[in-house]
Amino acid sequence: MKRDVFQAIADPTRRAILLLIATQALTPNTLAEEFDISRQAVSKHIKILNECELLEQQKVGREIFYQLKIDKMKEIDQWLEQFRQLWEDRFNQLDELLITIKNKQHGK
Amino acid sequence: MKRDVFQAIADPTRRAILLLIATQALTPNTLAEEFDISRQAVSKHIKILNECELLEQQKVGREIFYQLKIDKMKEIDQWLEQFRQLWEDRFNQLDELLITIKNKQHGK
DNA sequence: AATTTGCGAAACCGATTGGTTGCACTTATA
DNA sequence: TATAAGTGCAACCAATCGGTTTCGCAAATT
Repeated sequence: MKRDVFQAIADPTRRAILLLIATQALTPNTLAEEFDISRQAVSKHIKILNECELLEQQKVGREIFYQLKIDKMKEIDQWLEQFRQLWEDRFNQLDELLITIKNKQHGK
Repeated sequence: MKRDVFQAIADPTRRAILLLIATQALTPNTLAEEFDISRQAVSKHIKILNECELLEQQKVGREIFYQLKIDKMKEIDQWLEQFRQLWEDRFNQLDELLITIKNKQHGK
């Protein structure tokens, strides 16, 4: 099945998983303890994240440690880039407005 | 129905709509011309985007112009912020490595 | 006044989602 | 060697998704 990273982060459980494995590698069992769903349900989420190339895995004995592979997350950032100019522009406009109204310096 | 911005951007058609209305206000009919789906299908997407507070609307006669309200998009950016440090760290590590290996400047 | 246009809402539909349970396979442990 | 532990996969299920068609209503046009 063809999925993309936007679909991957659409589910709140998957977003939570991504946060948990961002800085440490965890096994499905360990992850499942963090949620109110079965170990198999977590495995299905892992499978989806894996298909989106968001995971690195390392097998140690019968355990499999999953960790976030950060690269694909940049795709979200790149997509946002198209809009970032908009809110920065708006911020700059506000900034100029403030400068115009009060013509003295302030902390920010 | 309770939806969030991550669900809003999960669908490719909705992402395309968001881009189209980022810099100009458009009507559902105009938007529908851009896609191979019915005007009503576009309206359903608009409804979802509206529930996520991603839209501003202005009624002109019998037409309704929709435009992107940028604020909620920042939520995605804020969520990404949690991970941004990770790939910046990795970039910095790579940067230092390059500096260590070759101690002269190069074009990139 | 009658008709056309633009829109949202509702009913319907097949496909997908996110969960479950059960099972099979591999690896450790008794 | 038998048993337990860790995992992935498949079958199943109710709910949701993304599309359609039909309809009703308000605003413009004839």
